[in-house]
Amino acid sequence: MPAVADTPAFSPLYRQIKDLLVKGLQGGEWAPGAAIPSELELAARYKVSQGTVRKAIDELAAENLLVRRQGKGTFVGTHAEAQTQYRFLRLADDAGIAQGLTRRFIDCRRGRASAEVARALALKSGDAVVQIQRLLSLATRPVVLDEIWLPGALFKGLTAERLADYRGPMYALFETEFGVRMIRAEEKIRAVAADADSARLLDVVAGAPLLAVDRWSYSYGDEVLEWRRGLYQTRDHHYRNQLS
Amino acid sequence: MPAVADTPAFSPLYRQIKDLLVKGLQGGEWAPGAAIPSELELAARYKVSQGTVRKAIDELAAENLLVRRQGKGTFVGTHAEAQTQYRFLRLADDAGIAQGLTRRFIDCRRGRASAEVARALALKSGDAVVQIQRLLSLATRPVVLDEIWLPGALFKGLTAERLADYRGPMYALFETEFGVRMIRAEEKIRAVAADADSARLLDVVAGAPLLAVDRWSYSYGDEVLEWRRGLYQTRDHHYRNQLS
DNA sequence: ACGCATTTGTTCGTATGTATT
DNA sequence: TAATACATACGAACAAATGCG
Repeated sequence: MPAVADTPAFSPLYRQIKDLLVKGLQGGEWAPGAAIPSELELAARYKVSQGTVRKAIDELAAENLLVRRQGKGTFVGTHAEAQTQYRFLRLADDAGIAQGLTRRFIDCRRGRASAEVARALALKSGDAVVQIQRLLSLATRPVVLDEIWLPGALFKGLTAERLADYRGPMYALFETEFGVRMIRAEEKIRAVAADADSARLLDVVAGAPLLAVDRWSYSYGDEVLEWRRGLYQTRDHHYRNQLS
Repeated sequence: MPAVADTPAFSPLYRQIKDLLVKGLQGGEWAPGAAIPSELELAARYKVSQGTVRKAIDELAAENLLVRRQGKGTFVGTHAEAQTQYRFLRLADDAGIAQGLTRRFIDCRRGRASAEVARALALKSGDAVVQIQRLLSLATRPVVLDEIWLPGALFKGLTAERLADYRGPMYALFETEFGVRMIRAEEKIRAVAADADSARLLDVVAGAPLLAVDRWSYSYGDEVLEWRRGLYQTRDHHYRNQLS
């Protein structure tokens, strides 16, 4: 009559393998963009069949943590490659795909977390944080004004100059220079009226409606490593989303 | 030396099975919520192995066209069940999950497609359309004002009374009464200022910023069957999204 | 309450196809 | 051409969940 209580911790083999692979990624055993061992090697290492490894990798590939390439191998997901650059950015041009994205860093300073920022980043009030302001433009037109907060402890040496000098997405800089890998994000979107400063930078009139996109970015193990608030000008651009 | 030109139309067995299953769904062989034949039955019918059927169903389940239930069978996706109701609605309360969704139909009329509506629904200007206006409220507070256009030819007999009488999501009504199944949707979101009428209905001041959410809903085979524009009041609610 | 049949879920093994280098 | 890696396909067995008698 005691029964098995609840057996809270059962998981099939392939999921245990998946967890081991995530640990390998998290521990830095394989770098972003690098190949992980072949399915047969992993099967040998973990003493399971190739099919079980395959199922674990399938799930990781579906979550974009890994990318499979037939004939070549399986690679660690990254924000640095052309196909996957800006994969978190859902802004699209109303007309076509005519891009031409440019960035301008307005500010980058170190400070202490306010209560609000601390809550968002799972820190304590007063903990060190980095605050970045930047403007994204598409084809000469300013479209996104971002305010970004990062935990200071993980981003030692991040400066405005470093940001400005780097060619490529900010998330790629985070990967290569700070070992911080963003693998998923949650966004909350609302409509707000532009204040005077934002309006000036985004080239709209004060009070104009803007999207306010709050984003929490996570690394392995549901760890929040970034909070940002983006103000999107949607006069001739929009935020796109797929539902299913 | 002629070579195979390009072999534009090769697809693996499991994908051919997948296509056959979609044809069955599209042809109404299995109704929303009903069980499809077991994997072994399907394997026998199509003369392939169970594993091949399984892979086809896996993909369809990932797209929410089918739902697997261990020990019970595989079922056709629907908007009618508690778990999957309002699965296209991404609005969330800022605080918790405290829902309590109520609907009020403001208008439902038949008319002719304007050029804009015709383009959105892949119709010709002047084709018959149904236009619906409705208001969604969460816990007594109005939150979404929807304007919905449907192709008139497919929704004969849809009236304001029919809409008001039906208990359950509108997409469920479409499934059971009109044989129209929405399986995916695309949304384009921007920020706009509330006009006088919208402001009154949503209980905000005129000019208040609102989300304008344009949605195109598709049935099997990428067929557009609905266009709607929702105005979302985001004072104490937000549009949530997951990125990966 | 128990056992049985059904159905999906997991795991293994093997063989062959296709893409890459 | 050959070797390697992922992709497809088949077969088999057992586990777990469900529903029925």
